[in-house]
Amino acid sequence: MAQRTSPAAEEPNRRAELVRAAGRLFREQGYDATTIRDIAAAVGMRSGSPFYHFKSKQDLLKTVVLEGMHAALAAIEAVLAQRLPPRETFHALIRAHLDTILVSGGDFAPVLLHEWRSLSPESRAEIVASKDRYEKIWQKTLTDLKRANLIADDSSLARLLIIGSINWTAQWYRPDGKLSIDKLAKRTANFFLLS
Amino acid sequence: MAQRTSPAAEEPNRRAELVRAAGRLFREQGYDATTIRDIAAAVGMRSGSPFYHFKSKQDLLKTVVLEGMHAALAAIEAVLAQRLPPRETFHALIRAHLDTILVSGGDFAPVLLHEWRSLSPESRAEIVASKDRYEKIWQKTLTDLKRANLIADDSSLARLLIIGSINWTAQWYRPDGKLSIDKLAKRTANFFLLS
DNA sequence: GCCAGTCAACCAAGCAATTGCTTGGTGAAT
DNA sequence: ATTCACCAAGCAATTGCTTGGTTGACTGGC
Repeated sequence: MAQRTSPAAEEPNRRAELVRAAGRLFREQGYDATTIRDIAAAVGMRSGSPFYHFKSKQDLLKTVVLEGMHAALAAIEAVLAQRLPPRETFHALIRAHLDTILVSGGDFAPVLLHEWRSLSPESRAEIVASKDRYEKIWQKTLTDLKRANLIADDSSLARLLIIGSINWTAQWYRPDGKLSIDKLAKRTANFFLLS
Repeated sequence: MAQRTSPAAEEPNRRAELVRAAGRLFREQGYDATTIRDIAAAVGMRSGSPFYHFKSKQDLLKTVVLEGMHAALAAIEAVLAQRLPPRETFHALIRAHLDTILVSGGDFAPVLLHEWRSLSPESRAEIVASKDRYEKIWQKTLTDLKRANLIADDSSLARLLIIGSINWTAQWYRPDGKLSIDKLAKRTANFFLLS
């Protein structure tokens, strides 16, 4: 947990560079296919140096995924804080989720997606907590939508199908294509809403 | 009885056992995390023997994915051949897709999903052909549904969102849970259809 | 019925490369 | 002089894959 007592929480240092480089490489090549040497070289270090900042490769993966998950959670909680009407909340949630998944720098989501099994059980437990909160926010929004007759089904299956379709965009969306994330969010929201 | 004309296409031999075992292990542990020794042991061989049947580990992965992809394509083409009305075709397509993805023995889909990047470019090209045909079938069904006013949107985005949500079931569906694949297919179809 | 020959299918053993990670040191800043 | 952040070198284990043999089933010729 909180292991750093003196230097607060986040330093703008090489440690952060390692996390960013690792995130990118994990996404591009996968966890197993990425070597410590790759990550070290990406920030101009030698092969053994990352172990000064992280006690193992697993630890690096865990940091990448956890920091990303926290950022994602913060994003949709910021949406909730705006207290928009259901329809707009739905759209904003989709927009936030797409941003988290698709925008450059957000490498964590694909990594979390693909390398879930590479995580230790303890790391997974930490993530599940955030995931539960994430899902609760969505579920509540769906319930509000149903109450406003803007959606036909607010079951947890509906939530899984909706979030699933959005998560899947990571598989086919190309940032250099014609479809902007803005438009994608709008069209996706309309697709799921009635009328 | 044994009327194998040539040893060309499909023998019930050890080779098939290797493909099945590899598929299962690739899904459970990932491609990189699965060793040739794992696969060999799973069928009672020694570490070097699989290389009699496959020239490399990559070749094994390619076989797993390609055979699975062809089976999946065959499944939905069988649905098309039934010439059901749009609504029933839609339901049957979802059912077939879920079967391909979720049913035991169908390990290829999660593997294809996760280990796409581990494939050589040539292997990918072979798969893309099947994928294109797969998508065309879906797209045509969506167009028919729209014509019958059973769906609001038949754009390719709609197709991506629908297929995406179904593909994502592989991430959360548990065969030992309360929800049968039959029910899941039915409820999913109803979720996307109007009224 | 017998036996050399063939071939498919495997094993036993190991090689070369790669891997995560460790250890002892080093220059700069404090 | 101590600490921080890193390097240089390498170790032990694992990996995909190769090579040369071995076994059993099946031939064909006599």
